[in-house]
Amino acid sequence: MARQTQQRAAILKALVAADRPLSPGEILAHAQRLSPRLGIATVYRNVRRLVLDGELVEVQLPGAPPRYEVARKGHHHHFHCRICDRVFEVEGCPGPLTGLAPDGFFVEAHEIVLYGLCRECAA
Amino acid sequence: MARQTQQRAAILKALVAADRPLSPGEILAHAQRLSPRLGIATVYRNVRRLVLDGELVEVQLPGAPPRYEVARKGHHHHFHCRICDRVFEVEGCPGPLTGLAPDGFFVEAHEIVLYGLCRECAA
DNA sequence: TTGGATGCAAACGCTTTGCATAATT
DNA sequence: AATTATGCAAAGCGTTTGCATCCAA
Repeated sequence: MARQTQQRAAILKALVAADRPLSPGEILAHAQRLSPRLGIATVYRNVRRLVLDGELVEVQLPGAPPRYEVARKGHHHHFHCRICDRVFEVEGCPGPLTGLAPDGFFVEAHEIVLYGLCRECAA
Repeated sequence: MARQTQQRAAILKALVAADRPLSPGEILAHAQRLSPRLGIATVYRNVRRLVLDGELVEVQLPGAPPRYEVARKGHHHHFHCRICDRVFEVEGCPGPLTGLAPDGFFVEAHEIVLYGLCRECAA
């Protein structure tokens, strides 16, 4: 288990409390409430290590800056609400999609992003 | 129809010849073969206008800088080679994927990105 | 001749890194 | 005491913008 410094703890705590993916800037703002002297470089360094440690997962969406969320298990995809800009996990998957690639291409992974209205914004 | 300057023509020609989405840097490199004095600022300015004119389409992939491709008709997706970092269009689509979203969510669109090795890098 | 297009360089925003200091073991 | 973490500032990197110049109608 990696050593738990004060700043690393504040960063993790902020992400757990937010319960949604946060950008580095958002992490800084949230975690500074717990640890005011925290700097942005420390956020980047700790986030990188937390991802390597498997405690955080990087959430990359097209055209959006990377966000980070507490790691969960299982293959899943994302739904991006165009109104509230929140991102939700969606379960299920249409399959490995290897058939879509041209001949000679080797598919190792895939990413699917759904766009539309989340439950609240559709109401 | 928008006026066709030499640089704008070179940029479009490079994209047509490449037949795959190119990043601004790639566009610069390709188009400079046709027009050596071309600068990166001109690439950005022309690409922005070409997108507004509907001649180019911006291709946003997770965690990657935006790329641009010649506007075509028809729904398609992309393949991102993890070795050479090039992006290719792939035809076909598993469907509207509306069934993946949770109840109450309204799916308007989707994006699929395949990752792996392109034909050359797989060889 | 006049307005738009271009190249260059500086500005910008986000991320990373160098380095001296502080914290942790 | 030795090692690792941190803050600050500077450096990178891709993109945008200011400005003088060039080109085209």
